[in-house]
Amino acid sequence: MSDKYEGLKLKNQLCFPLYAVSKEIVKRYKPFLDRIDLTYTQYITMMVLWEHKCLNVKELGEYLFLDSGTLTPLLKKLEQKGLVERCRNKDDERILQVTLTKAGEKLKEKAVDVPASMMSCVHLEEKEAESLYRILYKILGEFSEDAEEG
Amino acid sequence: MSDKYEGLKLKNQLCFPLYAVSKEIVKRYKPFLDRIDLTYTQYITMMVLWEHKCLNVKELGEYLFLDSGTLTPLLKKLEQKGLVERCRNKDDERILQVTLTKAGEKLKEKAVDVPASMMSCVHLEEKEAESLYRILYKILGEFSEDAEEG
DNA sequence: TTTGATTGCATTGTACACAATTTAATTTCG
DNA sequence: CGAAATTAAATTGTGTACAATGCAATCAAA
Repeated sequence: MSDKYEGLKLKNQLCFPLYAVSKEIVKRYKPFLDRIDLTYTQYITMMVLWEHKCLNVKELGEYLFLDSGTLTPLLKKLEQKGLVERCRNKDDERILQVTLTKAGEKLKEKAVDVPASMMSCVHLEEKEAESLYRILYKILGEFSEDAEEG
Repeated sequence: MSDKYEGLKLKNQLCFPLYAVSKEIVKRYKPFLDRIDLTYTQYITMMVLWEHKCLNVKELGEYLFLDSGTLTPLLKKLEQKGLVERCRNKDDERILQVTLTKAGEKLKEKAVDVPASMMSCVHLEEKEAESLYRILYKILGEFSEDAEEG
């Protein structure tokens, strides 16, 4: 029955639904994030900063799985908006410290409803959400290990 | 214990691991796809064409969850590579039909090992893979319904 | 201590993604 | 029929993503 091309069908891929769902969910964030004038990538960057207050570019990249090619222009934009400050570490001039401004800290108040608003866009049972979460972090964990070895 | 900002922590998001895993897996496709000179998006586009032979831009977009803004330049690039032909439908000039060339059809032979190669990059148990697949398609299904309702 | 390697970030170039708008073709309806 | 609405692609503008490269600061080791 199954020809040798069966594996090349879109519906037999695991990556494709991941890719599609990820994009579609990010798209559904837009109306909520428009209200606080952030893109999705800017939003998750702010989220890490809200939790950790001060991080350098490398640390941000490790949390977000993004490199300096993405983060450098993004952080400059957040600086333009007055949400973060970028300043070199005195002890090691290579390191760029990113800290929240007062406006950046304050934006947290306006963002607090976003997660709950988003939950209403994806209808999963508690068990499914937990299962999805666990499996995704299992994969991410392996990828992080690869990065440490590599 | 849990303050009102608990929901804003990265680790409490379901979207973030989706976004990160999706990107990381696509990244891991690169060495395999380089061999056949395709990007990931070009690869999934070819995959749909290998299965359906001839599709218009709208149909491709529905399969791939992509719009003409992404597909138009991508299809022009595949045409440049000699993998597809783009020609207007005679009965309705608005519609652009995309068909495989012989070279495009032949590339399927070289791509046949890609899915198996990729499987070795993500270590999931059969049950986990099935569960992940089912949940993702459940979400995608809802999103498709939303699109139909408009 | 000096030079060779490494590190942290920035830059460049290519390729998506998608919202918003435009254009041209077709359909619908008064 | 003929104007208005709809549809399918293409275009434009903004914002990621990331590989590859560049560069300055720091580290390491002989």
